[in-house]
Amino acid sequence: MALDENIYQLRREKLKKIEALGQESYPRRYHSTHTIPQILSQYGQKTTEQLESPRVNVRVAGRIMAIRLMGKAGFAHLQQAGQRLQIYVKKDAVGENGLELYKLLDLGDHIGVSGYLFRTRTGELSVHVEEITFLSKDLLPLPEKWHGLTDVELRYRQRYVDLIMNREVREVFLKRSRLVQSFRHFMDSHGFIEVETPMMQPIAGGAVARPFITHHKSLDMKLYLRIAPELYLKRLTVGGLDRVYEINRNFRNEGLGWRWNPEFTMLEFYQAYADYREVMELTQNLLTQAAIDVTGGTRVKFGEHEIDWSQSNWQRLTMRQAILEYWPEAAGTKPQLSDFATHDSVRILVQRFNQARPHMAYDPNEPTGKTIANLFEAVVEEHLVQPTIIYEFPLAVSPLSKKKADEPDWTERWEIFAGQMELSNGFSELNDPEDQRSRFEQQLKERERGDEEAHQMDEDYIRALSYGMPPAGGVGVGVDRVAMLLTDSHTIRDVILFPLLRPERPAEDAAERSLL
RNA sequence: GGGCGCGUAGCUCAAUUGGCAGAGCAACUGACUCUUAAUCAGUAGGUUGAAGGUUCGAUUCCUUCCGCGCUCACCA
Repeated sequence: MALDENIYQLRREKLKKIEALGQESYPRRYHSTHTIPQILSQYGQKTTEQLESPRVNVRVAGRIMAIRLMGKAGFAHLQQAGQRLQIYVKKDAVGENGLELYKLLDLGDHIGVSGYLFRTRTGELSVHVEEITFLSKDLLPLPEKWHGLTDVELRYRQRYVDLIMNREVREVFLKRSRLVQSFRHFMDSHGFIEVETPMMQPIAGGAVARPFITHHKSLDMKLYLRIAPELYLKRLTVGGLDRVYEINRNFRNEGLGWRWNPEFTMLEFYQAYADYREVMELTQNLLTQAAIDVTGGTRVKFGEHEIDWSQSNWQRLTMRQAILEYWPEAAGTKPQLSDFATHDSVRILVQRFNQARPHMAYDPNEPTGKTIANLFEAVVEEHLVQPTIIYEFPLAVSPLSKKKADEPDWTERWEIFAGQMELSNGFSELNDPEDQRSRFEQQLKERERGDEEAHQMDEDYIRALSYGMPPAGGVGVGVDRVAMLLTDSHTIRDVILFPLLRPERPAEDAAERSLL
C-alpha cells in the first residue's frame, strides 16, 4: 500500500524528468510503419543477410514487458496485440539524450521506436533503435514477470492487468469475439434480421426466473431487467418479421456458479413457418459451424474430454428415453416409459432414485411434469458431455411451447446439452392466444403455490397473438456457455470480461485511492 | 443460505512441536555497449485480512467477523 504509493510517486517524478528531456508526457499519436505482429510475420523468417541488404527501417510501438540495462546499452521487449518484439538500444545509436530517456523507462511504459531490423548473436529478430519516443507511463507496478497475475479475484477485478499479463486470456476473448461473429454471419446468411428489443420491461417474461427490479424516475414506474427477449421477438413475428434474431444480455437474479453469471448473453431467434424440428437442425448446424469458425475444426478439447461437434457425433434422445438410458444401477431396474404416465408412478421413480443418491429435491404438490424435468436433471445432465439433443419436454415446465399433437402433457420442445451444460433451448412456439392465456393462468397458480419464478400474465402479448402469429420455431443459445466449450474454460467467469463481483472493500480502498 | 478450503512484502510463495517474519521477482543506489527469468554489489519494503481469547510467548491453537475460491441447493 505505502510501497505502491511510493512507486507511484517515484514514477511521477521520472515522468517529469522525461518531460525535461524534451519528450511529451502524454503525446497524442504515434505513426507506426508496422505492428509488432506484422513485423514478426513478415520478417520472422529472414536471415541476418536478408535483413542487412537492403536494411529494413521500421517504426513500431508497444508496451515494455521486459527491460535490461547494461551500462551504455540495453534490451527490452515491447508487447503489442499479445506479441513481443525485442529492441536493442545503445548509446552510440540513440545518443546521450536517448540513453537518458531509456534509463527512465519502467516495465509497463508505452514507447515507440524507430530503427532497423537485425538479428542478435543469439538469433532473435530485434529492432536496432535509433530513436525512442515516449508514449505513456505506467505509474503502478505490473505483477511479477515470471509468475504473472494468478490471483483469481484480481484477475477478474483488474481484467486489464490480466489481459496484459496472460496471453491465454487474450486468446479466450478473441475466440469469444469470433464466436459471436460466427453466429451473426450464420443468422444473416440464413435470411434472419438482427433486432434489439427492450432490456427494461414492465413484465419480465419469456423464461422461468427471478428478475432484477429497477425503477424509472419520471414515469414513476417499476421496471424489470429482462430475463429473456422471447415475448418481444415473437411480437415481431406477428408484425411480419418472419426471421429475427437478437444477441444480447439477459439478467436473472439467481446464485452464481461455474455455469451461471447473473447477466449472460443469449442468441435468440425465431423462424416463421418452421417447427421445432426445423430449428433443431438449424441450431445443430449453427453450433457445428461455430466450432469450425472459432477453433478451425470440429474436435475441441474440454478438460479431460474431447468434444466432437461434427454432425455424425450428435445424439438425440427424448427426455424420457434419456432418463431410462442413464438410470443408475444403484436405483434398481430401469423404469419403463409407462412409469412417466401418472403422478404416483413418477413419485415412486423419485423415491427409488433418492434411495440410491439422495439429493434430488421433491415436492409432492408440484406438477408431475415438473418432477420429471427435475428427475431428468438429476439423472441425466452430468452424463451429457458430447453434443446431445433432448426433445419432448413436459407441458408443466414449458408454458410457451406447442403441445405434441398425440400427447398433450408433452410439448414440441428440445434442449441441446454438451460438456454437462444446457446450451440451447428451442420449441414450436405456442401461437394460440387462448391456450396461451390458460398456460399463464396455470403459471399464476404456481406463483400462488410459492413459485416466485413462475410466469406472470402478459395481456399485451396475448393481444399480439390474437392478431395471428404465424407458426414458428424459436431458439435460445447461451453464448457464454458455448464460449466456455470452445475455449476449454471451466467457469463462466473466464469467458466474461467483467464478471459480477462483490464491490471492493469500500473504506480502506477508497481512502487509498484518493491518496493516489 | 449450507459444507470444505484459503488469506504472510507490490507480485509468486516459505517459516520445524507455539519460540527473533524470510526468499525470488518488482522497486531504489552503484558497476556493466548482444541481453533475454541478464549478471554482480548494496538498500529499502510487514499492524502476517480484522477483532477478541488461550499462553511467558501466536503467522501457527480457539471464537467471531470480513474477503475470496470450490462445492451443494435455486436457476440457463
